[in-house]
Amino acid sequence: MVRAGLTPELLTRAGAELADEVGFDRVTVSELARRFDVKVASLYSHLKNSQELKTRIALLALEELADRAADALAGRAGKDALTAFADVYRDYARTHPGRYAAARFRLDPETAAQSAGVRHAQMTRAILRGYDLTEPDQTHAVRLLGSVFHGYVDLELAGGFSHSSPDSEESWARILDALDATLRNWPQA
Amino acid sequence: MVRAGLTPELLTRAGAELADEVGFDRVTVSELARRFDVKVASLYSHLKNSQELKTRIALLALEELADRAADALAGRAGKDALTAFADVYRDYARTHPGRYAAARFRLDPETAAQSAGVRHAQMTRAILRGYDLTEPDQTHAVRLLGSVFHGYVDLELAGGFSHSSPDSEESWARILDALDATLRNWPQA
DNA sequence: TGGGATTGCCTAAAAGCTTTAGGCAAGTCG
DNA sequence: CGACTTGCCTAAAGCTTTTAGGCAATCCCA
Repeated sequence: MVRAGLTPELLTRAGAELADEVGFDRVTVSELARRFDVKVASLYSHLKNSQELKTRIALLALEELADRAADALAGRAGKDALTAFADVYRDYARTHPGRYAAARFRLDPETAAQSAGVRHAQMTRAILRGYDLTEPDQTHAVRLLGSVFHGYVDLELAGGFSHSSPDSEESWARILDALDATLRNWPQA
Repeated sequence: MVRAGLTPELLTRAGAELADEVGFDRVTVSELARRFDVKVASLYSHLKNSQELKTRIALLALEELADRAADALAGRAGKDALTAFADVYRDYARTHPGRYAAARFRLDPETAAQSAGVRHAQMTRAILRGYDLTEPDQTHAVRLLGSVFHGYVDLELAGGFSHSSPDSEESWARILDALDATLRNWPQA
């Protein structure tokens, strides 16, 4: 019998593709085995359990997203950086819905601390350098940006804004305008 | 044998409680049967399938949330209304995490159109009456508010802001301040 | 190059969830 | 009181996860 040459990395990548095709919550060890034309139990030599598979996909997605965000941020500042960064999230979620859902998978604290999630937070803070905010307002602003990006993308992905005018594209642009204005004129406590 | 007196409503309520205890994604027809000390198959006389159970719990949560929001909004306007409304979401999510997750369950379009989700949108628009926004900016603002509330609550529930200062309470207050300011000074296109 | 050790995928099996089919008895109503 | 309806039951199939143990392919070293 020919060996399939499975590795955790290969399985993770295939799992990510599967997630984009059928949704992250339908990613299953069984389905993955089917795709590699291999018996289910075989995968358990490479993965501790299905939780590990999901965690690995989540980490992959966080890395990819952080890489793209870092690219987008290079050489930009102020509103330009804000927009570029936000667009990376939105585009990634639209082109890779399963991976995006994976990136929102609840990781245990230690894993999260090792993940690219940390880079995301650092980049968000970097964007705020273009605005005149000091602690603790900077942290509040980081949380606001995280909430808006995540919230908007999630609602859009859930179909919340489809088939209604004005279209989502326009709202997104105007919301970024509003955020930029908010950051420039952050209210005193 | 004594009949358990099951009804879809009773099962839905029990399912909602179960969701708050163990998480919405762990709500299962089997577990529910166990709680009523009844065989699993029996529940299928009252529920079409497990999807219907989840949908019903989602609708229940949306109703409860809309009722509370309506209460909170009564007699308030402007920032007062904004804060009260936002706090309802956040408090509901914290006291009923399973139900809140259920409220975010993806409903098919027809079901969604019948749901209390419509009231949520109407109430968000009502809040904006206290601000000077005309279409299409009003719609953009509705989407911004929805994104922030949902996004913040979700991140907070995921533990994103715990064990870090400043505490979440303070960020929430300052973010609502910022949103209020943003709505009062909505940037021109 | 041959043989031992390792590794990779296999079969088998248990346990849990979902869903359907068909049956009997409890409650209801004329 | 008997017939009808309804509610919960047993049975069973199909899917997923996970563990245990086995054989064969590959690797590596003498």
